[in-house]
Amino acid sequence: MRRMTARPANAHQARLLKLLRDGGPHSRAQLGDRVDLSRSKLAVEVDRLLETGLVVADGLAASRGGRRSHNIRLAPQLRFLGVDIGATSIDVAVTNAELEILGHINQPMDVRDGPVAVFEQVLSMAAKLRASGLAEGFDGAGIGVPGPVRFPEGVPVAPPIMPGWDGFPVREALSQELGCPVMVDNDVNLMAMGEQHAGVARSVGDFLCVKIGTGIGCGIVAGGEVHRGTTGSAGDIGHILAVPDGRPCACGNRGCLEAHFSGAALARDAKEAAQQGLSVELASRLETNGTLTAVDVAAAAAAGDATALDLIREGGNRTGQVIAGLVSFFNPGLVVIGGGVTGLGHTLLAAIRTQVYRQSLPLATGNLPIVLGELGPTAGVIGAARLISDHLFSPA
Amino acid sequence: MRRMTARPANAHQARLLKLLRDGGPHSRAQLGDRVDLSRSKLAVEVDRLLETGLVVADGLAASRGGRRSHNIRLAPQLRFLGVDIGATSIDVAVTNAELEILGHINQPMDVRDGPVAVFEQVLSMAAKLRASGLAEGFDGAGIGVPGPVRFPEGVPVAPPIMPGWDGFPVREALSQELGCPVMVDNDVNLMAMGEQHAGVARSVGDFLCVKIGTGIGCGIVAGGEVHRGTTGSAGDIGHILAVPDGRPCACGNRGCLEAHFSGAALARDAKEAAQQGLSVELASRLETNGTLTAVDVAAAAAAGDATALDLIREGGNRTGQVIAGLVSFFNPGLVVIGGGVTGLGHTLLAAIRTQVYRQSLPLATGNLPIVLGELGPTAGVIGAARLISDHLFSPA
DNA sequence: GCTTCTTTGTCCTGTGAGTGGAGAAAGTTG
DNA sequence: CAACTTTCTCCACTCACAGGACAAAGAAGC
Repeated sequence: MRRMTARPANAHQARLLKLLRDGGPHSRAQLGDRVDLSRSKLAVEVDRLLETGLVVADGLAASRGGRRSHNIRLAPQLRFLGVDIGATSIDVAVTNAELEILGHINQPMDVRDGPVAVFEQVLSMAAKLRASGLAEGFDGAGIGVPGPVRFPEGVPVAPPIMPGWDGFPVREALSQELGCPVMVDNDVNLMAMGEQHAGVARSVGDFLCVKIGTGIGCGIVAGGEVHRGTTGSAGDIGHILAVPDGRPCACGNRGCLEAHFSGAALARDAKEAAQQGLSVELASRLETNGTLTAVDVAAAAAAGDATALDLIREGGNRTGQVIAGLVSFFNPGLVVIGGGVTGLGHTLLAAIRTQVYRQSLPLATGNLPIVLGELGPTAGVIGAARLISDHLFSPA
Repeated sequence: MRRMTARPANAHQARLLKLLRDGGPHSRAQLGDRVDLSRSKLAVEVDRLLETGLVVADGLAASRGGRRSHNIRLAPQLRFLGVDIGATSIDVAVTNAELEILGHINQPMDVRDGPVAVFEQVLSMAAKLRASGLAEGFDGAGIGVPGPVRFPEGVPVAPPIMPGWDGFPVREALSQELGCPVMVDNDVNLMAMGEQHAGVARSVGDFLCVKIGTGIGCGIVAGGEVHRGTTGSAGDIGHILAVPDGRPCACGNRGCLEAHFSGAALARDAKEAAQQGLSVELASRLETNGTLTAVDVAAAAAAGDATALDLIREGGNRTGQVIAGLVSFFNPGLVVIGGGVTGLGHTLLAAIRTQVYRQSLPLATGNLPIVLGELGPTAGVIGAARLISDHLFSPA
């Protein structure tokens, strides 16, 4: 089957496509209410989009007291692939053109196995989704990697936690394999875009999206646009100093936030506590599983374990202190907390809130919601689909 | 004399005006090389601008081997007023439409005297400049105040160091008095715009501009645009935690950056050191002047006084630590240090650089210049003129 | 001084974008 | 079945803009 070949010919068409993507099917009249074009001009552009096959008119909507309108919608056979490569697992999902997830699979994997192995995995997951009948092919793919990316070229640069990926032409390679356009970004930026598109950050212009997983990072959205920085490393807050002369960090410094709180740090601290006999709960879990992860700490905390709660509270305080500084600096309208450790739930959130509200100025925090992400593990893949659709739904 | 009444009628005209502002006089042919319009269309728009009086054609340029070209330039009688209200002094300047400073005066003044007294002062300074023959009137004015501003309305909000200004309609009041359009912004943002227009930050898309004066703040430019945040308080880095359980700050917390380093903190620390007999140099200055300021510390440091140098180094380290975090977060392409304490010069800069280069990741600092501002006290007033000219040179 | 070439600026016409109104199509309501 | 609504189409007119022809003005060579 032939995939999407056309691109919008002008800004009007791009606007219409994004409207249909974000708001679902519209009649011509409804579109006219939202785009500030005359009905005649609108009809021309819609007709041209229909000709290209990017949108279709299917069926008539119910009458609202007059002639029934045609439903204009994005071509239903369009398929985007969203890929979210984490430090320890891979998420792959298929969406339609409205970025609704049609199928989603997750598999554990270590990025440090290198790009070749990871690519093989991603391709086999994509093939699985295709084989299940959800897609005959992909019109575009977005992919997130856990490190800085030179965005225009789609190439990871100097990624600390994924050696072997430096300079690997992710965009080009994946595009070749899948036979469709590909865009690459940092996983944290994609999570932010996901929450912006379909989560808690809808209609917020300036917000921060803090992702606490194996590491810790922050997606920055300013004026509705992701801020990536000069070298693509913006939002890399894991190595901000959190504790003067604190724990040694993999980066060579001491006291980095990531060394004190992150999925990895939490697991390490929990293990230490268990071995020191501070927590029966954690010790028994260590006994059974042979190791501990953030999930164990969350379970222990849920069971009322004081040590686990302390660890979470302490980590939340550290994180909150750093976020407080970022809030003073950036003055966002919303802070979203997401990533693997969101399972720690309210305890974590409360600690973060306390620090931020206490340390930042009232003007910046007065009306500042600090909330958990709404989309969980789907934020990344939705963001990835959004990334490529933003690209494809822009004039060539 | 009648002032500027017209505004550009469309985006093309706006583009042309900004080109003439930033690049000086051009011939029609030169303009054509820079705006991607046909010569015919360009001629039409230039003619319209000539009709409005916003630009004039005066004289012929030297021939470059063919017909001589007409010089097209912004109307020479246009005048902008740039006002920079600091915590302890006021700068007022007149510029032409190319934002060149024609006259500049500075007077000491305490913002805490309140808006009415400060306004009187500003108006008398403006009158003085007008009386000196530099301007017959003003076509627009930009004004910076040392606190957060609700930008669209031009009203200060909850300004910590300028009680009495909260909610004062600066824009409206000044516009009434001067009889011209006025735009209001935070003084730090204007400094950033000044350095962007005519200083070290030309042609840098993402940069930070740290202003260390009585307080400490940071102008944020992302994608060429000033980031003001949700409530206009972005860049308020003075109250980021720099020293856990450190010195008490006026904001009620402890250990804020501003409590440890700023013009005021430096003066306080110098006085303490002098009184404790740690520095003969500082003590003698305290004796003669009755008080100490950052200028005294700078002089003592220049004279080789170890205590003064230590104070500067220590403050630079604190500031550098905070900036290091911001660099990791924002990944700017340039950091500019400005404000009153730039007199502390290389000692301060060296300390800041050391901390940033040591603590931020190589990818973010690899090619990151950290430099002193180029414009000194004129950055603010140039930025103010730029602010209003950006407004007036945009389609109405 | 004359020709040729270069550069600058103007004029004119064709094309396509876009608006707004008239009216057809297809409903609902009484 | 008439009256009213809503949706969509068609058409004529306006304006933005490009591109080529050409005029104006000067430089360089003979």
